[in-house]
Amino acid sequence: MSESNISETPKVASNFIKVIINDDLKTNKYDGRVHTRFPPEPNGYLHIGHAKSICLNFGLAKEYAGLCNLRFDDTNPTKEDVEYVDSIKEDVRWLGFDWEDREYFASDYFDRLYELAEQLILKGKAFVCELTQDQMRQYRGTLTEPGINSPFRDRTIDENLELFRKMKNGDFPDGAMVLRAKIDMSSPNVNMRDPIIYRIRRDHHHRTGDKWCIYPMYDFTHCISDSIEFITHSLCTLEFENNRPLYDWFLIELGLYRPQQIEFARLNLNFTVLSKRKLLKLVEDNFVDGWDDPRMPTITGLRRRGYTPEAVRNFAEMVGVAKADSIVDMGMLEFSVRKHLNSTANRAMAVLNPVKIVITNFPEGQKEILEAVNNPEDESKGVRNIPFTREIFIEREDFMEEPQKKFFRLSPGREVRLRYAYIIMCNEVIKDEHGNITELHCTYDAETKSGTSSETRKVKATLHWVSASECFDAEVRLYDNLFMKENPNSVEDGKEFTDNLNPDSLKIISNCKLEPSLRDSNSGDRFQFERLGYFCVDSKHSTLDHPVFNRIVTLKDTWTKIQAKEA
RNA sequence: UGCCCUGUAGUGUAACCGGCAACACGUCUGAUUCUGGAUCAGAAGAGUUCAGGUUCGAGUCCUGACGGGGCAGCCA
Repeated sequence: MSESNISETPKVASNFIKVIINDDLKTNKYDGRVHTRFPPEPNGYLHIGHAKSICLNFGLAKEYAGLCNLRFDDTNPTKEDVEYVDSIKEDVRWLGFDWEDREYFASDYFDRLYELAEQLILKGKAFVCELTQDQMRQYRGTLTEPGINSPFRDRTIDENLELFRKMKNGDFPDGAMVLRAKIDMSSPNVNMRDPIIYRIRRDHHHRTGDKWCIYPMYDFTHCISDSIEFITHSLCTLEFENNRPLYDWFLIELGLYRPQQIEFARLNLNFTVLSKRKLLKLVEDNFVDGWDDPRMPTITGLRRRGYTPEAVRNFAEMVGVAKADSIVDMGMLEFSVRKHLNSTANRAMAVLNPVKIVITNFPEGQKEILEAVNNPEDESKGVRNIPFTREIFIEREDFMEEPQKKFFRLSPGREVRLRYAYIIMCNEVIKDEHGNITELHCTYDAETKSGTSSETRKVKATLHWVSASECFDAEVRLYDNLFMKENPNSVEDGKEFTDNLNPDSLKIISNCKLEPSLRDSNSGDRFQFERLGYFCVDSKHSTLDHPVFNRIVTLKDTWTKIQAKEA
């Protein structure tokens, strides 16, 4: 094998869609174009599953030097709203994608769609049907039995045309009749049993207002919209596989340019739900604080939680694209944020559950300024000052009066280092009348200041801390999985998914002690609180007087793992 | 008892026209470390759902089972 032309080795396609595109490029199927689209229905907020689709569609376009449109699939006025189109645009933009001037709405095509429907009638391929919903269901047959033809199937073209025009003009009440494609009532694919193309529905549309009282169905609209936009690869999720023959049928019958529909498996994540209906329920029944609740798997929730677009994009890359349904471990998403934040987030010290330490040999009223590195992974982030005083706070969990094995933090008679400061030794445990620890009395070794070359002593642990007199209070919100079960949808009879909600998914801790430099932080700023995790200034509730930090994700924690194992 | 899709370590994906299964997460060692973080080195873990067949050779091709998912909205 020749090794001389490594640089010319073609990039191996890493998913089945790229294989298809590579092949199409080779055969020049679309003149070398790659043009995708992201087609959300504006009836809900986008979630991490949509992010996968967005990254796929925009990512493919970018990789192949093509284009990706943003198109709102707004053919059902009863469920859609501008609130959602605005949020969708914001979310896609936040993820880092740009559709430039290619912002489309299926409703922009209503005139054209109507015209094409008439064309189908003229071709004898569509008819107006007056069966009631119940009747139509009966006529449709079942999954195992063929359907039977509607008695209205053989109307004349003129009659169909006239009725359809009347439908459009509002001559009939809602639901009185529909326009149907004339395909095959005995098709094993139920989608092909004379599917509905237009229904009468007097509803105010968020864009077209009251111009229409008939609205086209998804199957008719989607393929034609793709065709109008000259899309090459129309990516959608698996549940549309059975609709593909219909997608093709309309375009073939109408003689239109034909994109190809390719289906891939939607994203599933454990410990959460990813269905619009269920997310809507969580919001409407106030199980959460809204669409942007930091526990929600929505893009806006992840954003408020403190996730970065880079992390989400990287995650989408990690999980890949395939046709088999699967459930991705939440741990992968968390890995992805940690990885990004490790290199970008400045470090700071915060004590969530404080216990006071008095350094008995440090002069009262004295304040020493110490220097701390902002990000050990990135020297350019510089340093900051930290005040050191006689009284400080450390984390209550970092002290154990009777240390269990493998615990090598502070305990009586033991030494630990204070991050960026000195080594201290615990001499005395002060308790109240109930036996609760109120203070620890320690002494520090002035020779062990961080960064001094004289310091050679090794201690087993380094603790984070803040000066008791110089720190300030803040509220910290700790988040855990929204659901207790890996699969929240598995419920016993009579229960529903909300019964699997994790009662401890949010813990609000008041009066946490933060180092003074954190005072300058702004909404959305992210930090690593050393030894604790990554945190973000809450964009909704944080104020100067009442700072609120969200925990984005914990640090990888081998200690709790050890503890769990010992137990 | 219809049709469509799908089945590769614990999880998610890869393996070009058949050539002795790779990557990531996770797990476990060890090194290192002023974050029990990060980093570095290494390990374990699948013989590709099963049974046949074709072939010198099959995760890749064929046949048949079995498992999982989807489809009977005037939703998308």
